[in-house]
Amino acid sequence: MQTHERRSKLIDLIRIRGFAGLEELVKELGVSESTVRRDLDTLEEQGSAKRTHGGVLYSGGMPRLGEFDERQPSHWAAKRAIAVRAAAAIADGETVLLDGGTTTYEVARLLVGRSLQVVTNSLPVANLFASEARTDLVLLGGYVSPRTGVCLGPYANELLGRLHVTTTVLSAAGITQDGLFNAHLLLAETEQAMLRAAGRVMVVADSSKFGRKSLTLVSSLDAIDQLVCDDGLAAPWRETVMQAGVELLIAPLPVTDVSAAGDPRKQSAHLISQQPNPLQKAGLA
Amino acid sequence: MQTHERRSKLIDLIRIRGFAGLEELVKELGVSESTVRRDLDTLEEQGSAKRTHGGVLYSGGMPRLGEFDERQPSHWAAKRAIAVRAAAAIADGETVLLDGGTTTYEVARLLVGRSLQVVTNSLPVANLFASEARTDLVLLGGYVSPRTGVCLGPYANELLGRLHVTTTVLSAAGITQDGLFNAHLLLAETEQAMLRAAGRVMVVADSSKFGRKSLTLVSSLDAIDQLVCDDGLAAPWRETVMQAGVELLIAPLPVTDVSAAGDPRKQSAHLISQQPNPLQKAGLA
DNA sequence: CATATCTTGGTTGATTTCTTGCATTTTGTG
DNA sequence: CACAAAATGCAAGAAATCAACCAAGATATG
Repeated sequence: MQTHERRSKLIDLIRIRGFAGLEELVKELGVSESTVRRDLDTLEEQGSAKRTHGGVLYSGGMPRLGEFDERQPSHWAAKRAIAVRAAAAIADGETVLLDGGTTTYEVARLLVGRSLQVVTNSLPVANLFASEARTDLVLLGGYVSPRTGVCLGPYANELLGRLHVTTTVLSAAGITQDGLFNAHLLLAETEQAMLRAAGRVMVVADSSKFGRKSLTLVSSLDAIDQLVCDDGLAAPWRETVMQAGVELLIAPLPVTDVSAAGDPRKQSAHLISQQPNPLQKAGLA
Repeated sequence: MQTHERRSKLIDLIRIRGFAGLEELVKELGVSESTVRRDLDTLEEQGSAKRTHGGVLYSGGMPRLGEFDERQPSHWAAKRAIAVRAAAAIADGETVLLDGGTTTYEVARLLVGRSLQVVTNSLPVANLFASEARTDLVLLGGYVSPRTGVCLGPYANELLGRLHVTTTVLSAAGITQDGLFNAHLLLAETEQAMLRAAGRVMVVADSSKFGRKSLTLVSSLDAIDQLVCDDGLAAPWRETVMQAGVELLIAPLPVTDVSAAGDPRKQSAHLISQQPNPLQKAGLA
């Protein structure tokens, strides 16, 4: 058995299993442990595999989008709380249109395993449902933005023009009393098409988004049916959105991860109090 | 932070990353190592995750699609060799249309980082290029097939009708002198649209595919410009495809059991797995 | 308020795994 | 055939990980 053949076999084993233990590989390849280790080093240098303590991982197929890597823990907690509340407002059997963005991604994660029809322009969201047999998945096509992984452009918009969904879950870069704002010109057009395709429009946005404007106006507030936000939203804003005829859904913030990072001993449960996590069963069964 | 909430977060982290190290989880959850270990024990008992030395693996519906899981490793060797040859035949700056399938996926892996425009209907392929700034990516939309992760249906076909690419890389379930065969009816229509969109049609198929028929005929042989295959392809087939006006590109298999078989001095090689290359038999069958 | 139960966090010793160095074998080359 | 280079296997010291134990705090119950 030659070196190249062995390495070829090795990467095949790793690829098929996704993960393989060292002893396992030694046995199947019939060579010494040292040789396997050295081979794994080589493969890791090539980027084909990634070593861990006790084994190897196949490194291929998992996308690393910049937007999802470094998210603030505090915002992440809010996003997650919002996602729980939003997922609760979606019933089984619905046809849901999911926008791109980190918050909608959190919503999508909670919807995995539910009996739904999902339409999305987001590649990360699509990946969540791709292997799920219980969820029908329709992906909008078009040019894929490298940073966010969403499909944009006239093709996506055109396809949206021919679809109708019961609920659209939309994200936003900023919200003022003028309406929703977004940072991407092409995405704004796509989101407008999403609005037109929807029977119910649900916007998910944490409280830090309020009062912020961004590049383009996507829509006015009265086009929105429901707005899901964390409980950090100031009272005047609550007034504003409710006067625009928007149903406001407030998600209780469980605990701030910031305090936990700064003082890990002090995260006692009295701050949490009662947070019964209303959707535990519905979302993550 | 409640126990259940923490465990929920934990399984979410593991599910999304596929693998997570212990230290990593300790840091992100803000709890002690012992607690994480105990949680992982619990999750392992539930079957949600599988522990390894130094971390955890998610054991469930990953972005791991059924088609990519259990295939003969020997075929993968051929696929990779074919992919190398096919990728070499694609020049920088081209617009490449990539079909779904395991072989085209291998081609796609080798194209990552190249300066290209890529069009595809395959979710796994799209994931490879999604975070690549150097490659423009256009994704075809439509209904996503759960088993294979490719976009199908009239929307994909319609979008294809308006695109033109320099090269289409097509896969096949079977090849006879009648032409290319595929196992999915809807996919066949999509692939026919791909053929029409292409300036150059390149088919990637290992030698085991020859002589096999499948559900539907996709196209005749003369619609193909180039065919990339491993060197296990029998001579009669080479004649057939070349007479159809197809340029035949043969990828040499890196595996050479011939040298070992001719060497009488090999001492312990019989203990190691020495299997005759199945592909060469398949080509004759 | 007192008690019992559960959860959490830290520590210790044992186990597993990793790296490094060296001798031997195999491969490639003139 | 001889020589150089690379690959392979083995072993010992170093590093990391694991499992079990115990104390402190939180929660529930009467």
